[in-house]
Amino acid sequence: MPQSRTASTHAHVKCGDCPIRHRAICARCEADELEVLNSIKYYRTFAPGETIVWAGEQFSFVASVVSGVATLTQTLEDGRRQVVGLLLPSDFIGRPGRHRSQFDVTAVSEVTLCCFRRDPFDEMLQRTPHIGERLLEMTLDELDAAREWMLILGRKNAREKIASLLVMIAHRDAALHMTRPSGEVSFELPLTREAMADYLGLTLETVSRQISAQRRDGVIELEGKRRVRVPDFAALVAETGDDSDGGWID
Amino acid sequence: MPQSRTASTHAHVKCGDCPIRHRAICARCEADELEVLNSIKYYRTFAPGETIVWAGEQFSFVASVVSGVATLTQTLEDGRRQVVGLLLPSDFIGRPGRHRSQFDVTAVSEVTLCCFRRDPFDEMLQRTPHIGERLLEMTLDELDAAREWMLILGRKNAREKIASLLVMIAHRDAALHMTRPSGEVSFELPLTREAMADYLGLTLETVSRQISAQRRDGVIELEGKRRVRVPDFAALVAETGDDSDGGWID
DNA sequence: CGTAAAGTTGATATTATTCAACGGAAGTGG
DNA sequence: CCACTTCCGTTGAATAATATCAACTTTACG
Repeated sequence: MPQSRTASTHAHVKCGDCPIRHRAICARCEADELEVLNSIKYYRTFAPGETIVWAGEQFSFVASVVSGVATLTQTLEDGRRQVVGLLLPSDFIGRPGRHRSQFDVTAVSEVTLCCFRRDPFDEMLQRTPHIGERLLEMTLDELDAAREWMLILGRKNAREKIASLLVMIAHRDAALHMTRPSGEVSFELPLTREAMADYLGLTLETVSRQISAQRRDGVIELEGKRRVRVPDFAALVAETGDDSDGGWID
Repeated sequence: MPQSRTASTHAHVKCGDCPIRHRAICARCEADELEVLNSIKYYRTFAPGETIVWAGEQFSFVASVVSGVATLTQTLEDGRRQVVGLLLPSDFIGRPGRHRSQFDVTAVSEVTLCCFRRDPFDEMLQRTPHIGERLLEMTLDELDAAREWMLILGRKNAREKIASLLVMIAHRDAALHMTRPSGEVSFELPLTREAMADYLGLTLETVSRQISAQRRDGVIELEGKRRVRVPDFAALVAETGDDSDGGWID
């Protein structure tokens, strides 16, 4: 049972030492508030491919992603699938007041969550304005990101979509280390071709072809199948079709 | 100056009599809180086509849409445009903490806004938990709607996109009258073919063709160019490609 | 009544999808 | 250790969907 083994490696992490401390729901909390959170949190780990929350089903917790990657997906009756959100470390799962998700939440890699049972969390939310404020801020950021993505889905061609996805992942990766990407950059690509296709509204074949094309053109290099090296980040950004840097302001 | 004339017809509306009272940012406010809002609010009206907020520019107010329709749009450097949000009566414009919008906000029809200068509003937000709670709830709803739209943009074909748009507008229209659409339904289509195209990630020609097709197939009827009659709402919903009713839960 | 804006329809071009074959890496069981 | 299978990814050829270009119609409005 690798889940519980991994969970235990995280179980003793104090909130003060938490890797996502400065970006997660608890980012604005004071020492005493962290103390309370620390006492009610628990870790859970999910294996790659495992479903964390089923669309429409009740779930009794909310959580922050500590490590790993998960997707929020929606499926049409005939099986067409759209990834509507990537959950990376520090992202939040669940919404106060609603006990069921509209979307499936699925672990892509091994995912560790910092969970809170719903009732204690809702209570904490009432008593701790810092959490509500941060949740509002994160939700507004996610809304901006979703709208950014609507432009990508609605108006960009396949090549621009791929470049946009890579730029977004590079940004998120850099943000965790409190930097911004520039010059030569390299990062882990945490998604399969199929998951990328489902995020970009393409087929996996088109994704594969466009990645090959960007590689042929020297915009990116692949180290193995999953690590991407970008010799010149500005050149990648130029491929997105956006002006400036794609609107990432954080 | 038709703006100011229209504005004055609204200027004396007490919050208690406001048509969007039960859905807007103030939905949860008590009588005394409404009294304060009432004293600091002011109305502003914009003509069709007028820009309410420019992307990237500072703006000094937040507002609720009282009547009319506005769009949130994003534009690529070569002019491709994507509508990333429809602002219908009761929707909120602006976000606390950020003084500039990432998106253009444009009046589609004549639009009347109930405005608050930023500073008094932010202060009110601090002091009145009901407003912050409602804002969080509305933002979470908008996030769900944006994600719903990502599925439409990424995975639906032109015919399904048109049906989805019509279903959404019918839902929003019904919600204002506190009902749900069913059986025979009719509503105003507040968008030009071009605006619909920009919302759905299509060209205006494709929108026109698909509307004609749905008309030929008896799914919809047009009364004039802008009023849509749907003889059987369930039949329209069946055209969206979703199961059930397209995920609208409100 | 005349003009501009919005909408429709047709012919053709382009892009991404679909269908299909194949290659390599990782894991499994004999 | 090797055959076998599965998963993931790549590439090619044919096809389908939507975009593009263009002409024309209808509606709204001064």
